[in-house]
Formats: sequence, structure tokens, C-alpha cells
Amino acid sequence: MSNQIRTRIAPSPTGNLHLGTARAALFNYLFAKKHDGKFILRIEDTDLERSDPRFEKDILEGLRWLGITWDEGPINPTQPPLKIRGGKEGLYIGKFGPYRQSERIETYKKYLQKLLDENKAYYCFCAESELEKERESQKTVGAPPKYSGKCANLGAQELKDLKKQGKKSVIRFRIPKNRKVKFKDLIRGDLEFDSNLIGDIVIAKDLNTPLYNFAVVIDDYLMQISHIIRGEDHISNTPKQILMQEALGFPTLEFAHLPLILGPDRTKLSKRHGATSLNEYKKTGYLPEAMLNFMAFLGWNPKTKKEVFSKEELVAEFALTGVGKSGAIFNIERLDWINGLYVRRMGIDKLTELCVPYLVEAGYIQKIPNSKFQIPNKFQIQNYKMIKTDKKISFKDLEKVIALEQERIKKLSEIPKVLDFYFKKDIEYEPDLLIWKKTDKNKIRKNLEILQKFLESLPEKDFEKKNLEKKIKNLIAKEKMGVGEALWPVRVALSGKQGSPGPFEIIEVLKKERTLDRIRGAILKLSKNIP
RNA sequence: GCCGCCAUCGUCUAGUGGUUAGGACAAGAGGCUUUCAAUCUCUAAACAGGGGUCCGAUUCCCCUUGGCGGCACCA
Repeated sequence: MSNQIRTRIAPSPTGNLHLGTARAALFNYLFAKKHDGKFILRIEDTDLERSDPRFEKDILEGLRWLGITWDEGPINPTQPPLKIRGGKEGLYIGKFGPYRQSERIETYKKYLQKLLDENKAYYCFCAESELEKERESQKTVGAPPKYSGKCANLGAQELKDLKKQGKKSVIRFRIPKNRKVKFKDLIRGDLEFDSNLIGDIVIAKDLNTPLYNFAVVIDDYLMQISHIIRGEDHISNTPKQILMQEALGFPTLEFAHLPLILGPDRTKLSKRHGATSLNEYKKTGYLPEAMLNFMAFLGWNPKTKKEVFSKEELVAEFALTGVGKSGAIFNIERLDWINGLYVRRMGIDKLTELCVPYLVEAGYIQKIPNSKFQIPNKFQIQNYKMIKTDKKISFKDLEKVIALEQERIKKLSEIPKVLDFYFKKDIEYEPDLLIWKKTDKNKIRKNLEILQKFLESLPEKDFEKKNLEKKIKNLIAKEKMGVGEALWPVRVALSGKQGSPGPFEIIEVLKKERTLDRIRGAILKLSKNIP
């Protein structure tokens, strides 16, 4: 069992789920699954000041949204899948909750005491301001900024006195001198650090307040993590952690440092580059499958020409050897492309379901109470009322409307804007937009009038794309109108847009009455516009 | 400043001691078409520089340059 691959993601709940963290989670997940191992989630909330349950919730929900599930954790005592516990907030997703460092303080205390007893760690009473000054002066001399070791060898009496005075202290780990710390990074190869360049690091504020570098070492050991896959920004923490593992008698483990995700200016992706939280992308209407596919290619590639991967395919193909060494710029155009791809491939019922919230938010539709029903093996759907026109719309009709734009949108949030012509009562546009190329205005108006009359004569049931297209095309030929001169103005009259779905498709969803209203409106506009 | 990591089209990248240096996104041109989108075809676009090693380096080594990361009583 000890040979089992076990990976983990260890986010701190001091912010929403960052893209970098999500990608690291994905790589850890893929690596574990590929090798029939376990993937673990551990919330690193040792910094109580900055940690917030809200962020923990965001992290868990984000991972769940992506379909990155963890295989261990405290068992959910209350069966519902997503539940906020009273008192201390926490939540479970599926069967397991996350491990939380804040709940393991006693464990760390034991090991902290052990290091102290063995004189591998010591109390330090230096004030922060003192240390800062020290670092400053070291920098000006060109020396590596590190702790001087002032408190490293305090006598027992001295220590007692300082404690008695109530002087504030922290616990430092004694970094062994003259050590070349070597380790093999699975992505970068052999790496080496000189221990003399590392100062004795603070591993806890006190026995009950461990700090990151210490808690990670303990947990990775106790949770039997086999591979640490994390961002490149942790490379320089690695020698410290290895030295601590040695001091505690823990076996060492494998490391793999991922290239960073960069902003367009090639610096580590951060807020000033725009959205860095996964939930912002979710809100914009990126699909989890697309997000996953996109993130996997940030630093990894399958060495084949295949670009589109499901989660299962990623698991099958993933290998650490396919991970590159240099940072990758977060290229949103590529994300848009791949998201559009997934939008186009999606079943229309599912797509419609996902678009509804955006239409609700835009104030176009609202739920009709008690109209819910279940699609077998799928999800609950319901009917809606269109706010602007005060008409009902069934889920089926809504599907037809969304389908108009399925191949035109890149992300779900675009849907209200491109479909406003359907949900609004009246549309606004410049009369000149009705003019096809350089066609004469009167000609355009005449064409519209011919089409108007023709449509008026048609029964409601003929307002169906295939049928209608044939009939109108016949009419155009018969009247010798010219396809563009006839169809462009109709399309504009119906959509009010430079670009939109075709006129027949729009007519089908708009139906007879609304179609004719709009054509009449267009004719009126053109008449007014004549000098 | 110190330590470390990295370096192929604008971007993500494949690749090799001898290649027309390949693909994708984006860009441009064209086809289809009433518009947009989708789709199809085509075009332009890269081995940071300098030394070695070698018959031969984009590839191996060194240096330079550049970029980035870390250097907390954050993680």
C-alpha cells in the first residue's frame, strides 16, 4: 500500500480558487488517477487572520464544478452533498470533507515539541523590526538576506529570563550548515541548493500556531503523500522542507514543479491581469469541460495533434514527462475558441438550461411558479414568462431560440445580448441598416412590402423554416427581386443587427404576428426617412 | 543584491546532431452565403547572441543577454 501514488492539493483559503491552484489540482488529480492513486484535498488554514470560510467554500465548489473530486477526508456526517455545518463553517462535497490544518494543531504541536527537545528548533526573541533592519543591511552589502542566528544558542537561563519578561517569541528551525541539498525534480531534473544560504526559518509562532513550511512537512508525511506537484514558485521552499524531513526522520518524497501561469506581460498571473479566480470564469459562462481542457494545455501537451480532451481522456494520456519547463501565458483567445467548441457540441437542452440564468439576470425572463417538471435521467426544467413582452415561453421554445445562437457564441454570458431581438418588445436600429449594399431605398421598401403582403397571406402553420424558405425563395425569383435586396432588409427588420442568424430561422421563432409587426415597422422607418 | 529556474512563429507548443523546423489559437486572403457565425482552402509568422565540441548544430557544453520566481512571525 505504501507504493501507492498519493497526491494532494493544499490551497490556503485566503482568496477564491485561483487558476494556478485549479491547474495544480488538475495535474495532481490526473497524475493520481492515471496511476490508480489517491488525490487529497488539504485546506491550509494555519493563518487564521487571513483565512475565511467563504474562500474555503469557493475553493471546494470550484473543484467540484471542474469535476476534480478528492478521495479522502473526514466523512460527511450529514448526508446531503453540500451542507454548511453550524458554528464553524465547513462543507462536504460528496462523501468527504477536506482535511483542515486548523483541526490538526495537536498533531503539529507534538512534532514541534520533538524538534525543540532535540535542539533542532529553538525559540527566537528578535523583534520583527530588528529583523527587517538586518535584512536591509544584508541586501546593501550584497549578502543573501537571512536570519543571523542571534537567538540560536541562548543559554537555559537566558531563555528563562526572556520568557519571564514576557518577551514575544517564535520557533525557528535550525538549518544544518554546509549542506548541499540535492533533489531530483520530476520536471526539471537535478536541483541543488546550498544550506548556508538559508537562514533558520520560523516554523511556528508558538506551539499552537504552526506555519506553512512546517505544517506541510508533517501533513505530507502523515498523509503519506508520494508526489508533491506544485507551482514553480515553491522551488525554493523545497530544500527547507527536505531538511526538515531529515530532521524529523521522515522519508523524502518526489517533487515536480510546474511552470507558472503568466499574464500577458510574462509575470505570474495576478489580479492586475484581470480575472484570476475560477469562479469569475464560471460566471462569464465558460464551461467546466472547456476550462479543464484549456488548463491541461497550460504547460502540458500530449505530443500528438489532438487538442480536444475529455477529463477521462486526459487521465488516460497524462504524463509528467509531457509537462514543459517554461511559463505559459494565459491566452484567453484560445480559451474562447475551445469554449465555443464545447458550446457547439453541447446538447441543446443542456445549453438552454445553462443559459437561463443569464436571461433571468438580464431581466428577459422569469420562472413561472409551479411549472417544473423532470426530464427523465436529466434535469428539472420549467416554463418561463418573458418579462418585456408579457408572454409565456415553454422550455421547448426557449431551446429553439437558444439554438439560433449556439454556433455563434463563445461563452454563455453573450446570450442575452445576441438574443435581445427576441426578448425585447421593440428593437432599435438605424434605418440605413436596412439598405442592402447600395440598393435604392425605395426598392428596399417595395421589396419589404411585397414580402409583407406575402407573409400576411400565409397561415400561421407555414411559419416554419424549411417550408418558408422554399416559398420565399420562389417569390424572390418570381418577382425578380435579387436575393440580397430581399433578404438583408428582412433580417435587419427582425434582428436590428448587423450580424445575426438568418431571416428564416428568426421568423420561425418569432412567428407570424411579431414578424409582421417588425416588417411593418421597418417599412415605416423607410418611409419616414424619405426626404 | 543573493539564490534558483527558464529561453522555437504574436500566443500555446511539437521536433531533430543532417528536417521544406510541424500543429493549434490569433492575424490576413479566398470559397460557401442575405449578414454574422460555423465550415473549407490558402498565406504570412520562430530556433535570443557569442564561443566551443563536431564533417555538420536549432538540438550537446560554456558564457553573455533577457525573462521570471523566491529571499515574511503568508501560503
